[in-house]
Amino acid sequence: MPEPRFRRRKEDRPQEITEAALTAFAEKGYAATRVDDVAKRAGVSKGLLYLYFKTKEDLFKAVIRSFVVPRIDALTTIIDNSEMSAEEFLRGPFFEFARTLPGSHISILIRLMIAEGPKHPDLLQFYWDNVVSRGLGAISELLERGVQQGEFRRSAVNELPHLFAMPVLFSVVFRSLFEKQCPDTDKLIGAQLDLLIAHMKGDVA
Amino acid sequence: MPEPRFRRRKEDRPQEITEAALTAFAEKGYAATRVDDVAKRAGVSKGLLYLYFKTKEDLFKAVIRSFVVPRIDALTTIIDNSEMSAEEFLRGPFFEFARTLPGSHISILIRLMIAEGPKHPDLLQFYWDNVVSRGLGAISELLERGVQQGEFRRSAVNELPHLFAMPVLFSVVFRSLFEKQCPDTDKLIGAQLDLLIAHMKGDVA
Amino acid sequence: MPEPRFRRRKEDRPQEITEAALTAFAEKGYAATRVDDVAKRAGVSKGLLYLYFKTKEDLFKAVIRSFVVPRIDALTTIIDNSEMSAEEFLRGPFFEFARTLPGSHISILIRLMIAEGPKHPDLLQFYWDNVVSRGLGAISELLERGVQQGEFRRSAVNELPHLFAMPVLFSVVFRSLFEKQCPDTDKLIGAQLDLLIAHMKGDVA
Amino acid sequence: MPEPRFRRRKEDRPQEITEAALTAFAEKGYAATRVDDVAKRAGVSKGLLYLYFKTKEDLFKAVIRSFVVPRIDALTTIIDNSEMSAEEFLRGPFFEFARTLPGSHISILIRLMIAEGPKHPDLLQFYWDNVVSRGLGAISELLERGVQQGEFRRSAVNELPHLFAMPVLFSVVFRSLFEKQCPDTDKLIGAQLDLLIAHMKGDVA
DNA sequence: AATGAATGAGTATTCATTCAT
DNA sequence: CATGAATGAATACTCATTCAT
Repeated sequence: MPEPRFRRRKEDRPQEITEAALTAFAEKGYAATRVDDVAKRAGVSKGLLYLYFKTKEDLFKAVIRSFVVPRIDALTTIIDNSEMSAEEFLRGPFFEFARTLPGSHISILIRLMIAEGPKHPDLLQFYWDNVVSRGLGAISELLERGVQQGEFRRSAVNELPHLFAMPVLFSVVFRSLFEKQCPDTDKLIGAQLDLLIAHMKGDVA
Repeated sequence: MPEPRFRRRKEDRPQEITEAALTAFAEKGYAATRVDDVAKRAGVSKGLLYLYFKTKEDLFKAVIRSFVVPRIDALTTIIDNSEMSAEEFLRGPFFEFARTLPGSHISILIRLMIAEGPKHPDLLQFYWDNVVSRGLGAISELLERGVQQGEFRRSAVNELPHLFAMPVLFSVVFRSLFEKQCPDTDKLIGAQLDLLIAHMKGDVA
Repeated sequence: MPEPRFRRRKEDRPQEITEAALTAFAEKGYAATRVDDVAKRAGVSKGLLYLYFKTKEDLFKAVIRSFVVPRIDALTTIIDNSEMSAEEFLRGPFFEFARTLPGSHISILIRLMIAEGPKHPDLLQFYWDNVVSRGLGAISELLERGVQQGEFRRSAVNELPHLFAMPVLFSVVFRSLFEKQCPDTDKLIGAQLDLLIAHMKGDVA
Repeated sequence: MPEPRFRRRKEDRPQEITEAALTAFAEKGYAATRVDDVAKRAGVSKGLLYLYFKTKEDLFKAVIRSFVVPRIDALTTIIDNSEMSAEEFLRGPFFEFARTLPGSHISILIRLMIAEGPKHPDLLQFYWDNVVSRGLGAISELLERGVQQGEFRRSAVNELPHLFAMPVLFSVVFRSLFEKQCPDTDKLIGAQLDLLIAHMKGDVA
């Protein structure tokens, strides 16, 4: 009996398609990715793809939405729910997050955001609201908690959570461009964390 | 028939074209820039443009080559020739360089490199050899000099000149994406420098 | 499980669909009308529509068939059954028919026939046989009756019932294209009738 | 020596293309005509066609503009410049014009206008201003001249030049739809002219 | 009978690149 | 050298039609 030409799987389709798109975008970049190709990878006709995503741009946005946001969610959830000290969190889950990000699929999405962002202002806004702003906010909150609990002293760093995000972005970009010549990004991220934590604790760094 | 008042010099043509291209790429990005448009901006016919640059990709590479490298040259030249202490250099010319970069045209080129780089491995190699590697090397050298002269202590940071480059890349990317919500990048760069210098000097940060 | 309050009758379906199609075609024209849209207007699934009409073209033909023919029927029935004199008929029911046609839905169908006709020769044949030929025949017959009864004289006009149809077609087309600049079509149709009747009666027009 | 792949004929291209388009539109109608096909007929690449006409719609408009307007010009020029009496003009040049139109290419354009007009309001306006309004105006003027010179009496017909245009439009439409069953359109047009002229002259028609 | 998810052929339009002049 | 007319491959998107459910 031959494979049925049709499978009715309304529920699964969107995710099947965004997954295929993620891979395709990751390999070729946005502009060079053919809608045809995404459909083929998803094992779906082009027409069906357009049933779920009005345009290629739409598809791109959906990819960003569905793969990046959950990562941030995971991080903020831990901050909110755990009993860890700030340092424990930074050296534990945060370091783990920062360390693994540059090698993951998400890393490629971040490069895509940098590349394509300026052409999609609404996506940029979405990304700011749901990813960047929340991520920075979570760090700020964490530092504040550290200060409240006498773990950290207050300093200019409290206003600059970006200092914690910096090595992550740097590693993402660096590894995606100069894979070969890239330093051990773990070391880089670790070094920055050491610097910052020593500073916050008032130690000689 | 009157002699044309200005006759364009053959020798200037390539630069006129790369300048036009820089502006165009900066405005629209690589893919969305039309060769036609670059030619028009340069006041040159499309055919002539193709006489100097075999392909659009070629033109892109030429743009990167001619505008980014000189900036790095300027910086390394100062390091090599000046009598400043390491800290003076970092707080002086380096800070100035880092502070102005994110708002300049070069900033856009860096974003373009991030976006288009992976499609042009040879360009990436060129960029590594002539910009990144030399930039990081210059910082390493500077730190080493600081150590030699008793200004700095030796630490893990000596092996990670990236820590000095990080805030620059971060600011470039951040400002080009989130102009509105962007923090004062001067402050960010300054804070990182403070952290690093305090650490190198062994101060309580 | 409650019985649905209204259960659509199978027998009514085709007409409900052609009615929806008429409206849709009238609004958008044949090519721009989506089968999807017709189905939605008819409150029916696309699949069911295709159960009744094999193709979109089929649907179009059905629309023409079901809405135009009855109009002609109505007219010929009056001719055949009434006791009116020819002039009474022309100035009465015929004028009424001619006057109201250009503003009705049928008018749009006629425009569609003009537009799409050449692509559907069989439809054209059907239209000729059932509408045009019968309409012209009815007029011829009427004129003949007028001659037989001494009401009209015989002239070249007897062979050209088209002269009576002309202002109707003209008004239909004119109003559908130049609604704004259109003359009072009643006056136009009336004037042509006056001309023709005066001629047939041998009056000075 | 092989045919050169390029011919530089900037001046001739637009007309070569509109001519090809006229034929194609005439054969297939607007929607069914492929831009590809027009280009092929014109012996030109698709790209070049788009150099001269921004869109398919643009091309269509150009076709209407370039082939219909001159015909009207020819007619009005005769009215304005000739010394003929009104009747001479009507039975001479006007009849000739009306007689030949339904078999000409223009006839097909008129059908296209009827079919596509409502989708292109600006084209419709152009057509009204440059063709219909001027054509009707010319007839009105002619009738008025006839009245002034004692050739015609004044009547309701003076206000309805449409009565003269009617048989032309009717013949155009009729012949393009029912070529086979079409009456001798010359006879039809002649009969209407006879009716109208007799009426204007006050004769028993 | 009824649904609507799934198909895929079909087409307008763009743009880097070439080459006759 | 210089031009810009000419090329044609490449691609997002549509929609009539089908068919598993």
